[in-house]
Amino acid sequence: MQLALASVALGRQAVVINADSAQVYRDLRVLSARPSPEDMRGVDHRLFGRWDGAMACSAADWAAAARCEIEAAHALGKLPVLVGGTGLYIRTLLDGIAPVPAIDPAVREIVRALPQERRVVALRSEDPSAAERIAPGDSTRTARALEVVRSTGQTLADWQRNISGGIGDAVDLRAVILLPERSELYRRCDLRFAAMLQSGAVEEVDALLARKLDPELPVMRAIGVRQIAALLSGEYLRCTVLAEGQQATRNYAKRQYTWFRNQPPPGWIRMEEDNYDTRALFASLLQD
RNA sequence: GCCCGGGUAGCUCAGUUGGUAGAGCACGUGACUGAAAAUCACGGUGUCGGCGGUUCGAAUCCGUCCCCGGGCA
Repeated sequence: MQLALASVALGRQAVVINADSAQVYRDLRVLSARPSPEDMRGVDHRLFGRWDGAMACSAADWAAAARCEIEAAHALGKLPVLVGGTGLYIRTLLDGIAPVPAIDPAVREIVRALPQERRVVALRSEDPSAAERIAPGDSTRTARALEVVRSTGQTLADWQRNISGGIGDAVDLRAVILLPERSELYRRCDLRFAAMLQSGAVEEVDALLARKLDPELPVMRAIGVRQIAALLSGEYLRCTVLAEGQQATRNYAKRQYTWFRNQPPPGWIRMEEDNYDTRALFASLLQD
């Protein structure tokens, strides 16, 4: 956590707030690469391992919690430092999100149990404009549009006309996006997954599986969980787990890259050099 | 040395009766509004092992050489 260190060095006490959708889960200390106590160096870290894996932490859930942590930090005169790679979380915090009420669990269960082709057919009659807009293969968005219209009686587009809750206008935000050189990024992905396998990821997944949670839960879909589960059941060799886990990490890194290169506002600094000075970077970020 | 099987995209492999190639994955680019470490969309991938030959035309047929498996000596 070089970032927190740098801000402390500037003389103002910081609170590091996690903005990563996997580090949020208690069950994934190793596999989510959660910072260790040594990494934290006594600096406050919030929203790391806050959710039990049995719960799904939605973007809005996280944003609400992050809002609280930011307010608390401000109340104490501390500097909140958001760190993490989940673009949707950060967007939800800053820009807000459509105030769709909680989905009726029965509706959700039915929609998610439907095969994708059936969902598409249903959506075409229940929310034709969404069916038009969403790629027929996009199961997540098809299911979301369908559950919203069924559970609330209004279409997702109707709800999305009224986005609310963002704090972007109320805070003085300084953002920097790290875009490392691709082959170096992939090399580090490979090293990272190999290191996880060496340092407790297998035991972690073993413990997670013992909980017998719903396999659809986000915690069960973190990179490496499926592969290590296959190792534990004897279906995979260790070398297969390594290769697939590394591949999945690289694929994920590429998706993040695309998001952060294109989605955030043009004003956010994009750091493409690999050898930057963290202190200098923070110092320039925090200048008035 | 002989007998089989095989050499086609970065990888694993399809390729009908000869008409100069296509899937998955990888890779690249992009999308992304309550599961986002998720879910998708689009796109090149190429001396078809080499060299000859037959043919209007060869990944495909013939010869030869090379390489990789397996078997027999």
